[in-house]
Amino acid sequence: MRTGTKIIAASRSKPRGRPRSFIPSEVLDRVRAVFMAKGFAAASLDELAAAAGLNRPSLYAAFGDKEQLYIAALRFYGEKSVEALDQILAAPGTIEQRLGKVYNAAIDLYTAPPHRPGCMIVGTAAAESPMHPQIATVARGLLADIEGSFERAFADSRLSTTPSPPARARMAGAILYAIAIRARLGAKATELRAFAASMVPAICA
Amino acid sequence: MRTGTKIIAASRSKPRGRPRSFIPSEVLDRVRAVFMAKGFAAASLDELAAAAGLNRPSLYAAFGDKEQLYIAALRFYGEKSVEALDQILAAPGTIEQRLGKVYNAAIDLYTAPPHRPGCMIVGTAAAESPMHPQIATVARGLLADIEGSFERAFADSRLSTTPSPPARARMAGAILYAIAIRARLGAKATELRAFAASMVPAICA
DNA sequence: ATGTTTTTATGCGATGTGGTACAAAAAGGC
DNA sequence: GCCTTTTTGTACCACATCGCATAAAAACAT
Repeated sequence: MRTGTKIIAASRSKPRGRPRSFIPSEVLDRVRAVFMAKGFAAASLDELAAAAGLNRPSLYAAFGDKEQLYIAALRFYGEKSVEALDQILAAPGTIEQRLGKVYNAAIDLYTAPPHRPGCMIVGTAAAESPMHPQIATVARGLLADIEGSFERAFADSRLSTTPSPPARARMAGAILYAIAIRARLGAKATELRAFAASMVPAICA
Repeated sequence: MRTGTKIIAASRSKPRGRPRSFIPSEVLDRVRAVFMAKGFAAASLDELAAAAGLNRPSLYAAFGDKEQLYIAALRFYGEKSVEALDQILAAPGTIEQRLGKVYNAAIDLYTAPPHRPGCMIVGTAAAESPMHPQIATVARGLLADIEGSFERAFADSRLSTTPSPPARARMAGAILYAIAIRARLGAKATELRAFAASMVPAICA
């Protein structure tokens, strides 16, 4: 590959050709909404392009085929989610309060109208994992990040070390995933809030 | 409807026409395997018919369209699972022992080669729920049955009533769903067993 | 044996899909 | 002002998919 010396091009101020008519992060966000509503296989490139506000060849040129596009959207979604999680867990307050805030924020996100999307990882990436190992790998990484975030919060708390911080983290994650599943199955926000509220003391006991 | 007096036909000894060349429950089981491996949308009627050992029109005549076929397979799977759950929970032993057996049985099922299917409800039905309300309804019902089974077991145990049996049941369910998700994402059985073993005492504390 | 009823099997057709070729357009470099 | 570079938009193609129409087959009733 002699011609392909691209020098990453991300830091270039003027990209030389016709400028893009879209913001990649915005496209990923709109595409994510379609993927979350319909799933990976049922989302057609036509719908995805229409939702993104551009046409198929542009989508293809920017992100590659459907699987790569899905992975880009999943990564974008997951990284934003982990950031938000870290931020809430780093805020002041007891671990119980912060955990409650995490769940309430997740419930708000998962039950936002007009759809009941739940979480992209648990709700759609898991379904595609057996047929798309790359998706599985990204999803596993994101769950690990989520549980790592929980684990740090528990390690920094004054809770007893039995259960251990990793065990508590896996438990907190499991409750989060359960909320996501119930939300996707149509559970109401109030029901989910009651569920979360009843789980927080058990996790922190 | 005057002509349609069919009298359920299930109890008729000789069904009058050409006999079926398949056993419905067996077809549902093979079809379930395809749905669990590929998901609802990605599973084609050709693949489903081939796996079932019959051709598309027969499938169609026996079960209706793809969504109804999926729902029939999901019901069949779910009812068998709930039965197995009830049976393990009704066996002798401490609640901790029985809960551990439930999780180990689930892990065996979820990680059975050659695929890593996880659970049909959590792994595929949840994904289809926003686009297929009937699937969501069936899935919700099955989760309610699962948690009802757990709740009875906790109510009959000698555990303290804080957390309440329903709260413990929801927690036990959440751990089960988390196992299913991790299995679908490719977690190894040993890892899942360690996870389950660390959660049982917390649920029964 | 003939007719009736139900299932099986072949095959068709309309539609939707993912992915791409190709020319026009919009920017910078000289 | 002209050339190069990159993106856009239209149009297209090969292929898979779902669902059904139709005829053959396999059982029972008489």
